[in-house]
Amino acid sequence: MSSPSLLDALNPQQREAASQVEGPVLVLAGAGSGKTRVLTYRVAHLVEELGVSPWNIMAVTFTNKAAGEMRQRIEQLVGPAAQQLWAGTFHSLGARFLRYESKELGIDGNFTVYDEDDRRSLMRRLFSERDLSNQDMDPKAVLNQISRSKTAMIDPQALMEQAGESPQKRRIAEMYVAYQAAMRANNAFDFDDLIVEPVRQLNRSPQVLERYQERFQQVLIDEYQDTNQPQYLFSKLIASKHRNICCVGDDDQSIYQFRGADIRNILDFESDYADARIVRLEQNYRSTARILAVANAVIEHNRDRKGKNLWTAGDEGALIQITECADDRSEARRAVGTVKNVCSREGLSAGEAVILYRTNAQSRPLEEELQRVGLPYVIVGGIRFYERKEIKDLVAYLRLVANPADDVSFLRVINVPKRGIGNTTIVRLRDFANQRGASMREALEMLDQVPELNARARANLASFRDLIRELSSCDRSAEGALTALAQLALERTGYREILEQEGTPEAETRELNLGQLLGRIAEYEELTEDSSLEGFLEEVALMTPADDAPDRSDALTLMTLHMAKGLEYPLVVICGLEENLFPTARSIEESHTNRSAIEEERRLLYVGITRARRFLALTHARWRFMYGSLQESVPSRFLSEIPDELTHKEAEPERFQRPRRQAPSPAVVKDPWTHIMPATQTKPSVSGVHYEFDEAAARPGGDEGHQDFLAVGSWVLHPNWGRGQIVRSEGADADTKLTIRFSRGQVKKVLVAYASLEPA
DNA sequence: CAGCGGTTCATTTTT
DNA sequence: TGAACCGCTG
Repeated sequence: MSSPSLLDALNPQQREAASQVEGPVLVLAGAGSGKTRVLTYRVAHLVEELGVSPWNIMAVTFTNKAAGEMRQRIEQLVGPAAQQLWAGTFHSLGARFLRYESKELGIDGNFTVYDEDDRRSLMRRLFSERDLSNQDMDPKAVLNQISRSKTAMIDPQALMEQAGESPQKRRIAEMYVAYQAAMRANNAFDFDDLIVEPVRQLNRSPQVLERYQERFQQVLIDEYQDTNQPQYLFSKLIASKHRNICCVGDDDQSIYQFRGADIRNILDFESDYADARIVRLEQNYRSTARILAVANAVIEHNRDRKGKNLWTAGDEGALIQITECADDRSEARRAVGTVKNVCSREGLSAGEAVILYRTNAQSRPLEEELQRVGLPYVIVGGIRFYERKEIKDLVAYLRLVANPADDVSFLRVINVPKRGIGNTTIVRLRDFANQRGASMREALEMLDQVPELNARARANLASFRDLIRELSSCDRSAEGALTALAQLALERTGYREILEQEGTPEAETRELNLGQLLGRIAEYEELTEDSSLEGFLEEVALMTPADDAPDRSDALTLMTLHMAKGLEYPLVVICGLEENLFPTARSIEESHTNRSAIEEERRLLYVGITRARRFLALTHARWRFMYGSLQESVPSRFLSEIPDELTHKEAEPERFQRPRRQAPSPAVVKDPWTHIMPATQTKPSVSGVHYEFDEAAARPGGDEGHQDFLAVGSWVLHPNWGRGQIVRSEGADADTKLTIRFSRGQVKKVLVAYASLEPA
């Protein structure tokens, strides 16, 4: 350390990680230990102080947004050269690789990226062509197996060989063969292909490999614990000439093993690179000592870990609040109440708080509560913008223009909006295409030769053909051409007209969404150097939910624990710490044969806990509304792993749910992009701040007079079915119809007038 | 061909 | 609870 350096701003371990630019480095970075800082400083140091060109650096980040931020940071240092930094997610880098090298590799560079939805519809087509029904084989299981095979770098032929004599396995392998053939025919790649294909091509083509190896003097990988085998191979291949590879990760935060992330990538780093340097970042700059102690106490129960102990020089901080709630609705009240209380007491804005949960479904009671008290909120993830039906429909038209071989998009839009082309017609066209080995689009152009079509079908198909021709012949080079194309599609397909005629609030929302899509296309065209339809479609396909989230707001954030990776908030509330929910029932089941299932859940909790800077609250409910009925819950085993002296515990008195009101009126138009409730809609809060015991709700059937015992939540005795709990009540007096969940698990509907129920 | 109603089944998590 | 799938009818 002679002259002052950028790196002086780092602590010694961070500095070592950032400055060690020769040879392989593994940075084991505990939560909140300044991992992102190290990565950014490392790149800055390389470029600014060691004179490495951004062109020679590859940086793999977890979101495209993170890549953009890194690029921006470098841009401040070295100017426009920063654009040459090869940065992005594995998937976006893989897609770019395939496009750049398309000529070399003999593929069509205008390929389409298929998401889960597209894969499913492709699989449905394959099933239908083989007259298979969902009963014969589970399409989801087939798709799963295909994905797992790809992640294990097993191609269709290899899977077939593995299947041996098992007819079951052979059938799945056959579908894999067909699937992959269809993908090629459609000129499409799925998410797995985007990594696996580049790896295959790099292995196959020494010249291409050498070009990449030569170029990338420095390779950086973030969130290394979540990489899978192909991703590992991709980076290893590219880095293997200069061997300057820096992987940053935390085995304790590995939460994507369920989808093939391979923890061996981190655990075996030293054996893969004998000369690897391992740097541990264990000083935490984020959380209070108590929060950290909770995190450490929990994660210590895992056996499969490298082991490290986070410490902080910071304050002890507040006790962790653990609240036992009567049911999921009061849990929502408590969680929101905690946010309001802590924020007002500590002078935080609601934007500095987050509520985390295990499953997306859990957002519902929280949303209802937030709408009730009028607190603005944002949901990150969930139903994403580009997954909305109307958006996917319009995007499918655009895809079809960019990639005429894309049958999945073709089939999606051939009768959307309705233009009188029914299933029989579609099947006839499809069979014709299959016979000719042609795409649907090509078949459509040979309409006259398609047999068995009646005049009406023929005419409808002809006008669809003309529509597609018109859209395809648009000049796409002019400025604003993409926006114009999308606009044209919206008009000429009649999509906008249909929505206008419908006039329902839902249709209105869809129109708004489509308007927003046009806005995004325009924005893309304006901000992107060489904008193209293909470029836009790729961006759409590879956008991560985090990329899509709003930057900053005063609104409370809601998201799943998975989405919270890499983020931090002064106040964190984690809901639903119950057995069978967190950890999930499935992980518990799996744990009987395999301990690691629970361990991944525990890591997920660890990730959640370590998001918190100052305040942490955990909640669980005794009863939870799930699968349409109330289920009793037991506190999560994880709660018992937290030392009492770190916590402050509260428990709500018994309380039953009233029947659910129907969903809050959709009258308030939510911003379709962010789900933010407009602040102007905020009503003064009625409750949710204080922990009031709701008397009326606690008195079962209080308002109904004599038949108190027939309220929702009550237990009753049925002459045939035995003991059961009322989960739903419809109608009044003698017409009252009850839904009862009996102890043996059956759910029955009974009429009070006939059922002769007794209190249990 | 389209729309309706009835039934079934499921919830991890997501690039 | 609800989405999604299936089969029937007009």
